Amino acid sequence: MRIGELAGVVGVTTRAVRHYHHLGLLPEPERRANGYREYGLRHAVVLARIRRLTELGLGLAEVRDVLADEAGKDLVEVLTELDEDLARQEEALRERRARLRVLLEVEGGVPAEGPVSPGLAALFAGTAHLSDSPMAVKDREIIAFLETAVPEGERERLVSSVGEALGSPEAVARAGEAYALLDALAGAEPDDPRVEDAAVTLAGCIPPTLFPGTAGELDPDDGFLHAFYDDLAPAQAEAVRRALRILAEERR
Amino acid sequence: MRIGELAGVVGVTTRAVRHYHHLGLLPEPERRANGYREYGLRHAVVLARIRRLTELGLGLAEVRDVLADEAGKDLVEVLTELDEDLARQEEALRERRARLRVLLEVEGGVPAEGPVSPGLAALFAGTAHLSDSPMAVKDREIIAFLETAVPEGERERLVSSVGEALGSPEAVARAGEAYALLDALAGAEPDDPRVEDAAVTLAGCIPPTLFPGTAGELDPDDGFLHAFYDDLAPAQAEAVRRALRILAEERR
DNA sequence: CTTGACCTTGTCGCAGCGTCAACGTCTTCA
DNA sequence: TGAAGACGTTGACGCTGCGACAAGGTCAAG
Repeated sequence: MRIGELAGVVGVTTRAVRHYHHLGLLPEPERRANGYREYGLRHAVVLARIRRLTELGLGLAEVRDVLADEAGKDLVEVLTELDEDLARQEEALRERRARLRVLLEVEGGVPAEGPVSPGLAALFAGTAHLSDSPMAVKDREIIAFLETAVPEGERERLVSSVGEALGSPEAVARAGEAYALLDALAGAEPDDPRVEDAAVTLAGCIPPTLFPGTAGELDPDDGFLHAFYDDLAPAQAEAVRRALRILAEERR
Repeated sequence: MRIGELAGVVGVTTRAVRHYHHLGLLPEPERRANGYREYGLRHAVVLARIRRLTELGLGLAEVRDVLADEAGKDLVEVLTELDEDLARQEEALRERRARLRVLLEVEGGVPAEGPVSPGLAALFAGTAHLSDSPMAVKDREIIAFLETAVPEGERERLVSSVGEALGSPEAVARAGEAYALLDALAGAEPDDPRVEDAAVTLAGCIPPTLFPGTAGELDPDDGFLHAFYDDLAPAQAEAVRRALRILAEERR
């Protein structure tokens, strides 16, 4: 048999056969005078075993180990391990599929912020009519970001806090007001008189559960906080700072 | 923010961030005087979106497409496609796990021929006591090979045919006799008088269903058949040839 | 002044082959 | 007899999503 015949009869490609030679899985056969490989039954038998093993999901390195150990005993070990591995993969797949399905089933489709948890997606759907406000859009982006950024265990709390701020029509109305006031500060100076009003309104929108510690004590060296303020216009940043200070006062 | 902070807050590695820059997923930020990248909130937001998308199982190329299309509409398409893809993967995983479990549960463990179908494994377990016979071992190898080699639809028929040959204690006894006769021919000449006996006994072991066509008309140019005969001692090969001829005669 | 924790660019490595490239060999058909 | 077409040969790059080096530069603290 030449390589194409061998490959054909076992159902793999010639490239794969040569690859197995290269890795030492399949012994190199004799060569004909013209350099062609001349295969025998032995090779077909081994190649078929390789194929069966790889179809089960073994890596080629594991296949080599199995083929090397004449004993069939080691194979059981490898397969048991493999089964555990596959179980993990299956679990991971199932989780992803579950998240996907939830995403696709949420009414309103997938929000523009990209895929977020179903809880957030529902809340965002409630503020869809505010998409004319740059601040509202930015806020949704930041919330979506926070959900990714906070440690796993905090997510539930975060979502429920956001639910307090955006969960009811009244809350959304209040938030819309705050967004509008902040939008209006886009080109203003930090000492603009409207800053105070915006800060108070904003403070009224932020649920106390959002910051479990004292909001006034947020680490002033935190690079992310800097980036956050830098991203806002100066007067807007000032309003946010003052709002947080108001919250810290209230908490005492 | 510097790169380490950004990566830390979003929960990826700095290496990944640079990789995303390289692929154009994440815009390169301004540089400080010392060459360090200086990130803002925008980058954190985008990076978090990238992470959410990759966690769902999207490839980076798809992530790029999604980020490029501002519309959230395309995302739904991509996700739907992805879901179908994941469904296929899950199916494949389930199948493999099922095969694995069957293999591990078959009594006698996994046969030395490597993983075969449960049907064959059971049959092989019945001939385990013949492992002293080189011919019996070889036969099992070849049968295992054939199961891999024949097209999908033929497997069932193959296994049931083998079941006729090795499925009952009486059948196994007859097969053992044929193996012994063939083993005895290992060093003999093709005109050895024992060849005839071996051929007749062997012919009695091969169920007529094994070759659905006429066995005598097997393609004589078939490279695999050559390899098969070449693998046997000359007298053994002669016995097999005669056995097949006997079967072809009977069939008329 | 040194240490240690950051940052920079660049390259190789991983799994399992697919896919050229550039060439030799063998058969077959006009 | 010559050319086409279907085989074979070795070798090298490509793909995915980064991890893990190398070989440095930068900066704050002890």
